[in-house]
Amino acid sequence: MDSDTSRVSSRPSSPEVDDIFLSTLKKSVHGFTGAVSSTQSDSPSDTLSLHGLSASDEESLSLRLSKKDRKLLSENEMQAIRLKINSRERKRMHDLNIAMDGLREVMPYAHGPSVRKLSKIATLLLARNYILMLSNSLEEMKRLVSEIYGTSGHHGGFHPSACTTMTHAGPVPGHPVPSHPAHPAVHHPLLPPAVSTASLSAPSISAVTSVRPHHGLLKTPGAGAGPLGSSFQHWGVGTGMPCPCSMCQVPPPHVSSMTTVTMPRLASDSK
DNA sequence: TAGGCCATCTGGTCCT
DNA sequence: AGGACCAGATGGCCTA
Repeated sequence: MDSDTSRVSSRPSSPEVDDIFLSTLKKSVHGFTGAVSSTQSDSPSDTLSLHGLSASDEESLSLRLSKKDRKLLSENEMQAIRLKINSRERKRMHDLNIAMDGLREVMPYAHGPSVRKLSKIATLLLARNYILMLSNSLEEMKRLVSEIYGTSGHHGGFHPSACTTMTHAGPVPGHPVPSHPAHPAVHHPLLPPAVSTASLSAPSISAVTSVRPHHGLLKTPGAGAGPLGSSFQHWGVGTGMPCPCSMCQVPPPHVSSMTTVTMPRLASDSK
């Protein structure tokens, strides 16, 4: 999908659970401390490594219930539980990454042979602005339709091609668009919409500007016309497509209110 | 080499 | 009690 494929493939996000288990077991048994977090060294696996036992030996030994081995059994149980929890957590994070990939797939800017994979934070921020942009476009389209056909009740003749300049046609009622007559060809597409900027938390803004500050959120060959490279151009330039950039978008009231609300737990929402 | 990004482990908290 | 979710810690990989 992108130039980052090698990086991704070289470090699979979700190795087989069995492999993880076996590797962990090997590490425990042989005392291997390669790419393991330091906290793992506190796990019971080190206890096993101290005994210098193989996995099978450990299992068979733990079945013989001497007083000393009873403690060992509990440690094994603890380790088994820990591995189970770790596996669940890996799966959860894997599912999260799958969802993130799905989000990247439907995002603009994220496609192309030389486009670097969007980071997670970039994906979320870009998705947010993209949603705001689409909401604005929808509102604007509704407004234009009502202006053109609203009074006559004639809706049959409407077609999107008549609205190719719609995005820049004018402000959403009640939401004046900041004027930018020069309309620079390159600017930051991930900055929050101007109106909602004030309502954004500082970390959100700093996150946007701090992500890959040198090469931008996307990396394209020859990029460098601006802080984010020449790949960041108004989406609509020469295509008639709406521009998702911050300078062109103003969130509708019901959307901008989202910017001040932290994402609640889904479980809580569903109740 | 520093900084960014990521995967993983881990312990805590909340929910069912 | 078990699972889901979260955040901190840690170490590896990659790029400028």
